[in-house]
Amino acid sequence: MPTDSKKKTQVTASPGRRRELLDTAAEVFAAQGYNATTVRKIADEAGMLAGSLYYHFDSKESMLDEILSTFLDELWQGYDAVLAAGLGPRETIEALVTESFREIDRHRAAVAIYQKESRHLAAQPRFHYLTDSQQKFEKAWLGTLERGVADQVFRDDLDVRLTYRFVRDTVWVAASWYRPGGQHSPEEIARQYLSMVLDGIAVRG
Amino acid sequence: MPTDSKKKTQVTASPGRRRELLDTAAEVFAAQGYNATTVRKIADEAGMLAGSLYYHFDSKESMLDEILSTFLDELWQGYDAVLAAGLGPRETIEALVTESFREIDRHRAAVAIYQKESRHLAAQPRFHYLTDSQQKFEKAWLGTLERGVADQVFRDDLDVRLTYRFVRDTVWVAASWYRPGGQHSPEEIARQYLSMVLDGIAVRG
Amino acid sequence: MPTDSKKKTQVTASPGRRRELLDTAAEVFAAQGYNATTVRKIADEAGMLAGSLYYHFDSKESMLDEILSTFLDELWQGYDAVLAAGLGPRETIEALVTESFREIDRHRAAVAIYQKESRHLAAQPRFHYLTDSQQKFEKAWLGTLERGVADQVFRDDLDVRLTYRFVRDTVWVAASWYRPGGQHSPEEIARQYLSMVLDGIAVRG
Amino acid sequence: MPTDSKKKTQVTASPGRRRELLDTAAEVFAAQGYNATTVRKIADEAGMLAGSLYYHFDSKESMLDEILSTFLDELWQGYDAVLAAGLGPRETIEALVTESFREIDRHRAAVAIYQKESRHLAAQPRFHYLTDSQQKFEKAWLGTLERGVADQVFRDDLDVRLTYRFVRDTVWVAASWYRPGGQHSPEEIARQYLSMVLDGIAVRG
DNA sequence: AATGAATGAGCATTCATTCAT
DNA sequence: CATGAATGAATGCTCATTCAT
Repeated sequence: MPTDSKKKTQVTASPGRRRELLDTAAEVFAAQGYNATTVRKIADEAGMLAGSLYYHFDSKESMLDEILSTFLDELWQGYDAVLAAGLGPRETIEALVTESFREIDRHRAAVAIYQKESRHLAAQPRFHYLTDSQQKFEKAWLGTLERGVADQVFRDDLDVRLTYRFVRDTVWVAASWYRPGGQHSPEEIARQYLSMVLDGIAVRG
Repeated sequence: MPTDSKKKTQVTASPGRRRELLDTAAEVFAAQGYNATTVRKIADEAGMLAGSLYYHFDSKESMLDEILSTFLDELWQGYDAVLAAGLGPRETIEALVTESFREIDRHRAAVAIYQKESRHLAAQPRFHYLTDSQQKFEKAWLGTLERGVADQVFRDDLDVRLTYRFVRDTVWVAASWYRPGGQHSPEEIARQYLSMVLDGIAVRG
Repeated sequence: MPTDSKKKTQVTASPGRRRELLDTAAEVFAAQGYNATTVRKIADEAGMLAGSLYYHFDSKESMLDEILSTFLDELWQGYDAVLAAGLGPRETIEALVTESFREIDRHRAAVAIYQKESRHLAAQPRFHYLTDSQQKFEKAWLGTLERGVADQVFRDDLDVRLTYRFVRDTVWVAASWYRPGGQHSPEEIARQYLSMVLDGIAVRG
Repeated sequence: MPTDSKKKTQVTASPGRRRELLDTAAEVFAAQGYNATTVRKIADEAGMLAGSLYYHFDSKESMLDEILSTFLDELWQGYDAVLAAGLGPRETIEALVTESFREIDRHRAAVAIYQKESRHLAAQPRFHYLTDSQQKFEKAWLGTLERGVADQVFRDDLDVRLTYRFVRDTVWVAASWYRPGGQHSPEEIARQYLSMVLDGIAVRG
């Protein structure tokens, strides 16, 4: 997961300020992309000079690291609870989707960053935990879908990997347009998404 | 759409080489992101020196411009044909989805770039055509869905904008994992996607 | 006149260092020409790295801008004082010439740059103030000469525009060979120049 | 003077075309400055591609070299004739000034380039002939002025070096505003200049 | 905690020049 | 004679990072 900070200064800094700065950074990273974001821009937004950020963080990369790993930690707390609950395949999918939209609600910026950057970040050793998470993720979803097909809860005439990608993308891409505090609550959005994914948009004959 | 290059050299230069270089550039842009891609990297990939690219193109940005606008031109050729065919709402959606997967097949890199970069590019005047295209796109899809709801072909208990985003994202995100020449043809993938979107993944009671 | 820098850093940065760097830059610009001067050369001369200059200035061009506009500001302070003094035409010319040589003494580099670069710089919107200054300048000198002709203080058998160019060039070209601290003071040079311009170099019959 | 071309191709090329190209180059050099002039700009103006110029010339520098040396050759032909004529100091000055304005009329671009660039070019070995010419020039003018002072034709209360610079600058700077085919012929301009320089612009008491 | 000033590596771009055709 | 395509060195500039204060 995140490489533990080595500098003493990092340990001394107030955790509140730290969170604030990370939230600011996440917002800018999400809006402009990680590479296109300058450390100066983050500092501007935080009302300080670029160099001052280095009192709080080792590097720009370590900010990104902390943003992503914090998000993934929380995500997996939620997912693990769902997976441990012993629900049926359909109920598990419903719970995972709902949980996902809640995460999007709470960590919109982090999710957006994850979507945009995780693929190329995963190449760096520091971010291998993204790959690990990805695999755990695939196992959870794909496994549930397969269990559903076996239980005759989900259709067996579809390529299950395709279905997996379909559902996965369907959920996470929402982070790119979702705005917290909008007219739909995460739960409401989850319900509609689930309805579409499970029953389709066509009127039943 | 694309601002036509003014320099004669750009127009005169062999169109074959030009295409080749743009394909190379698109591949790298798609893999690493536009900002993270150095002009040197593109040149390396093309077997020339960085400066030599400027014999063919004005700037890194104009390569991006040409990649995106070429793609959108082709996309709209296909879309316009579908929309002009006078099909019913369901058949129109089917045709649009199929056409989209064909475009992903032919312009995978361009589509991936479009997904990742269009939002922040659209802010620049040079890329306003992205916004225009976006709006035309929304009108085509949203209009068809609304027609379908009116015709009782599509469910009326769903938020139609949500449905629009759902279908739109579902299709285009595929560019991020699709590899041409894989085991599924674009038409086969389109069929499965349509089946999921229209009828859902749940077994019918 | 000069477009005020927008970045706070530029305003905050110690004015002393700023002046120092501008003087260095002016010296190099004057010696090698603006275009032929690399930002690295200026930095070398200032004992820093090229990139470090950008902490203090937006661009090479903005250094030039500040050098020229500072010079013109001071020049016009002097000129305006002379023009407001209500002197006769001959005395006005004498005062303007003297003031000019004082400016050359104080801003030799800036004057030399102005001479060499103003013509093509004036084409750029940023440097339109050069044209404005030029016009004010012409009005001041040409007006004084015409007044002198009307008052029968200056000869009326000469093309007054030619006379204007003659006097103007005569004065300012001196910046190309003048070295502050040489054997003649600015006032002494002014006196000799005036004597030549007013009475000619030929012995009177 | 000019370093003789070493390439055979240069010898083969038609002298007419060569002259044409040099005139074009001179015009652009004069307008934009040597350094700011790209070889492409010259080629554009001449209706060819940048690379094609290298069939005619070794380098951009050798074009400049040929422009300047051709001009100086012609100038010295005229000057040497004047100096050999055995005229009195005043008549010599008159003849030199007239000859100079004729050169400005014929080689305006070359003169303008000379004015702007000679100082820093003279540092390069290839352009040492500029320094040589400068010294010959100074000897001719300064010598004539000194002779005139001795003969009591020119005033003896002026610093003669200052006078020299005054007269020299006065004449050559005219190249910066002179346009051939204007309302004054070179001879007319020479007459007015001489009148000012010799008798001053003030009305005699 | 934060600033001011600087570093140094890297980047997009320009441009004189070369050369096979 | 001229073109098309490329080279390679240099240029203005950006930016993450450092560090004394």
